[in-house]
Parts: sequence; C-alpha cells; structure tokens
Amino acid sequence: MGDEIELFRSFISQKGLRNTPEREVIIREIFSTHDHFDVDDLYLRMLGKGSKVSKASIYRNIPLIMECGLIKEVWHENGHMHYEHIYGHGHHCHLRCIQCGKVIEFVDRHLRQIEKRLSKEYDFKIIDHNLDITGYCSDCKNGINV
Amino acid sequence: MGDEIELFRSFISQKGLRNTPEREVIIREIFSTHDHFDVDDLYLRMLGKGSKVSKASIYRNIPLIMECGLIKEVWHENGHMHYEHIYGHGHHCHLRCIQCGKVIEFVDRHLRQIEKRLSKEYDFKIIDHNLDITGYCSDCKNGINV
DNA sequence: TTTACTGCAAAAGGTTTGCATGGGT
DNA sequence: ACCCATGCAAACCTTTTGCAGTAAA
Repeated sequence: MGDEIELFRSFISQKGLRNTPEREVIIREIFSTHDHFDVDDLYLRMLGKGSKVSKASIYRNIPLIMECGLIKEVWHENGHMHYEHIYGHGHHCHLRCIQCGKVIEFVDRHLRQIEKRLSKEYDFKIIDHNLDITGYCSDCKNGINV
Repeated sequence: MGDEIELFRSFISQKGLRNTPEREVIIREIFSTHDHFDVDDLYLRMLGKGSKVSKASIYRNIPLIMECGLIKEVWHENGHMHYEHIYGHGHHCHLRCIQCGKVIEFVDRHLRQIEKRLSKEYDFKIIDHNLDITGYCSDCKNGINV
C-alpha cells in the first residue's frame, strides 16, 4: 500500500512530467477499494470526500495511469469504459452476471498455456489478454425464463 | 449462404415484427464479407452500393440482429463498438495487433474445459465468452522499441 | 386498417479539447 | 521563469430518440 504512488512518481519523473496533488488523489482513490470502476464512479467517490478534482483531469490522467501499468480497461458497458487496478494483483479474468451485474474474478493457469501455443503458432508477441465470460450467476440462474 | 436471411425472417415473424427491405439489405451487407465491422463501415459500404438505408436504421436493427444470433459485439475501440457475424462460423476468439490492427482468429478447445470448470466451481450458467488477446503480430514485432 | 419501420434532424451521453489560470521543477 | 497541469465550458463523436410519413401485415 502506497507503493502505487511511489511507482507512479518515478514513472512520471522518468517521463519529464510533473507530479501533482490531483494525480495522487486519483490514484489513492482508485486503490482505496478493490472494486472495478468507471470515470463517473471515481469522480463521485472523490467528490463525496471533498475533492475538487475535475472529470477532465481524470480523463486526462487515465491514459497515463494505464501506461504506467497501474490500471487497465476491462470492459465497455452501458456506453462507457470500465477499469480495474492491476498493480499488486495477480492477473485474473472475469465472470460477469448479465442479470445482476455481479463480477467474479478467477485465475486460470491454463490460459498461459493457450497463450504460449498461440504465440508460437502465429509468431505473435502477446502483451495482454482479457477473457470476459458472461452469463447468469448462481443467484440469478433460477430466474431464467426459456 | 442466404440462410442468414431465412433465419432472420423466421425470427422476425416469430416476434410479431415486420420484415423490411432495409433489414435484408443490412444483413446481406454484413454477410457479404468475412470481416469484422463497425456501424460506420457498414453504412459506407452500403452507401457505396447505392443503398439509402440510414445509420439510424442500422443502429436500430443491430440489437435485433444480435438477439437473433447472427452477430455479436467483439470489442470496443476508438470510441465505438465493433461487431462480427457469427452464424455459420464456429466460435472463435481473436489475436489483435495493437500496432497495425491486424486480427487473427483462432479456436482453442481448451477454453471449453476452462469454462466447464468455472461453471461448476462458481455455479455459473455461461452464455458467452470473449477472449481478446492483444500484442504485436509477426510483421510488427521487430518495430518494438524497448 | 393498423401500427411497426424508416429517414431526418435533434438530443443525449461519454470523452476530448481550447483557453486562461495556477503551480511543479 | 518555464511550461505542464488544471478547471471550466464548449466541442466532438457515437448512439439514441421524437416526429411525421410510409409501408408491411
């Protein structure tokens, strides 16, 4: 905890950019919960804590925070992008309930093998993968009609 | 070929909706190539062939064509959604080059096993999955700096 | 004849950007 | 002192929607 800030500071100075309180507030808020988030979530959470950081600053900084490796885009839903922080977590993927919106994270080591095979077969340098599985969670399964 | 139209016709009438020339033009255009597409692509392709179908009609019909199982959303890029037609193809996933945009489709039977395990472990009824792998294709690999 | 579907243009909603001010380095 | 980053508001772009006319059924 707090490492995120250190990592970001060195990333920023390495790029010749400037560290600002706004940037640190954004990163602290992102890492203050384990949840996935979207820009509006984040903005409202920060606003609720008395922060005056604007949405424009959030939008302007997200690409930087992604480039630094602290967060990544995970899925696009209801017209806007959703993110998660990835620093300090092992790589994982998601089961998403299309009825109640619940998200279950899982890790599967077989994915690494699949990647290895693909990488060799197609001579492809893999940077990231995102396995997004959708369906009905245990609570919602019984409500399916058909 | 042409089956898509038949499938859509019965889907439409089953729902008590109406079949229209516009809808058939859209579906024919979608299935006229193997490529992934976005709304603007599709609109311009149709326009280039003299069609007068509006973008609004494309937007209004896409949810219906998805529900019918002919197409699905595959990824969100550059601010808009991309689709592919899935009828007549086996289920597959994508390798996408983040430099040149090339898309390689692949099938991996191990994914089914992963799904089976997840389904049991989390008591989750899986409806769809989307494995989106990004990186550098063989042509672009050499241009990586670092 | 009913009412779903269409084209058009306006609106909506998320994201980006121009500009003047403020603040790291 | 330089010039990057910020807040604000306007612009932008994709997608949605209201409306009046058209055409499946």
